[in-house]
Amino acid sequence: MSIQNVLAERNSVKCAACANRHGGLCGTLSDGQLKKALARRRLVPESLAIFRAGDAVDCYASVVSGVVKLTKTTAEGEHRVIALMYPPEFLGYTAADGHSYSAIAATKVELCAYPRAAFRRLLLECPELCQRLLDYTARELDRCRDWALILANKSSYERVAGFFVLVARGAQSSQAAPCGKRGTCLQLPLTRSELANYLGLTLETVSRNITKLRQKGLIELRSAREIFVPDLERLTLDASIER
Amino acid sequence: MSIQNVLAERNSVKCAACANRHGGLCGTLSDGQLKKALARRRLVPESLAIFRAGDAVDCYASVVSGVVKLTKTTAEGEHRVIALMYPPEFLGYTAADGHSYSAIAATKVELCAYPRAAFRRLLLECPELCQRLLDYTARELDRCRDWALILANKSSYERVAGFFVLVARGAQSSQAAPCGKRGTCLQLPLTRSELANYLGLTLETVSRNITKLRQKGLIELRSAREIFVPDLERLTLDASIER
DNA sequence: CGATGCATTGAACCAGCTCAATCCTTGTGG
DNA sequence: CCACAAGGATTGAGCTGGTTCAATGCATCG
Repeated sequence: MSIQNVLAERNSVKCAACANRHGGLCGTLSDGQLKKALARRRLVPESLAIFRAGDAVDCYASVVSGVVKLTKTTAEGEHRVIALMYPPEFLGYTAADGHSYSAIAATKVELCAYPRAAFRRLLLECPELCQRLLDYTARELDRCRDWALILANKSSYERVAGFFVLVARGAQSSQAAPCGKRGTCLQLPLTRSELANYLGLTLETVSRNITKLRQKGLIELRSAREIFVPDLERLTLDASIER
Repeated sequence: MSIQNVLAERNSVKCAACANRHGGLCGTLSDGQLKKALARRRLVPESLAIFRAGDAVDCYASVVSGVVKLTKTTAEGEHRVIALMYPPEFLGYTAADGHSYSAIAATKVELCAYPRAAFRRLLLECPELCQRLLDYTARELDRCRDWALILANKSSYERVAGFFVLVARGAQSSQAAPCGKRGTCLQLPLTRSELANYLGLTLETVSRNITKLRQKGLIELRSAREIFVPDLERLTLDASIER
């Protein structure tokens, strides 16, 4: 299970050319250490599972390109999106033996996967790596708390606007071309219904708020999944203050 | 600012007798390493700030006893509770130079504080410590995601019930005496209004749901802030929480 | 072309919010 | 010791934002 059923490229990793080598987690590693990590580049097609809740943790992975969604299945059997992971996030780290959530490729995804045992050994050998991963996780925790705040207090309109702002920021840092000098073009990695469930809303409410944003001129729809933001500043303002 | 204005006990720490020495973060450290951490025991009276958002990060701390609430101030100037920290949680770790939230003693709190520089140095020297802190943070992240799920999808009734379950679990792991063999006694570390804002509800809704839980016989009020749970299992079921 | 899946729009309903009155509990001063 | 103030907690009544249910629109694909 997990990543096995996926087109795995077993060619030696071209770390030097990797976008993550500088900004990402492995930036701290020497070439020798990098070799010990036994990293393998993998391509995962859209909507395929990278791992599933309950799976044994057999490897961790960096997101090199694309977007990964993390999901949980509730007691009632519904799938809930709990987070989106953009490059150069690190995926699946946990001390436990089993994953507590599933990771699904929301788009075509490029990963850099490390076998669990080797990676944990390396973690102990290379304190800089460990501290960097710790800092990553701490920042992720921070973002998760911000998200919880939004879910607890913001109106549906603010949540939708806020989501677009987050995606725009994620897009800016990962995408090379921001689609135009004045304005950003977003590729939505989720359907309306997934989006709704991530935002803790219904599909209909999301749709209504999208049209509201469009009527206000804050966004334009190129297609259902492609959104142009003329003025991110103005959108950000609407996301937190309105009403 | 920060912990300065607090009754600081500068006596050498009695680590051997410390409850956290075994379960907590410092469990991995040898006596020699422990000395290098420059740990200082501190007592913080209820409702005093341990640090505030924006403060320079000058030290980290383990919670030895009591409960700490983490709060953020929104754009509109409202205080929002974002998390509760029970022993043996670790407080304030971040790679950044400034705290992004405030930490307030929700009860009388006993801390074990480590100066920032010394601790970060120790983190690099002692990989086991670093990995343990990483595992702590990863688990905290996990809990935060669960919380976000609850905020996104659960009804007010389930949130209140769910909160009591979480407190009960926190109490069970930290308190020595669970108040009776059949049932748990909770000390609520928050007022109704703080509780409401943590749960993303209003004070009134919280109150109504508490009476509803009482009428159903799932909880009993010893006083407004002291709650007896006769059957945690049944309460957990009503909260529709897994495990 | 119809079929299938996603998205938008409309109308009625309800959980949780707002506003407001009342009820503790605790502490303070006469 | 009682009175009374003050802050927290409970309860009630109406309002509203978001959900639910249902119909329609709009692509893509065999």
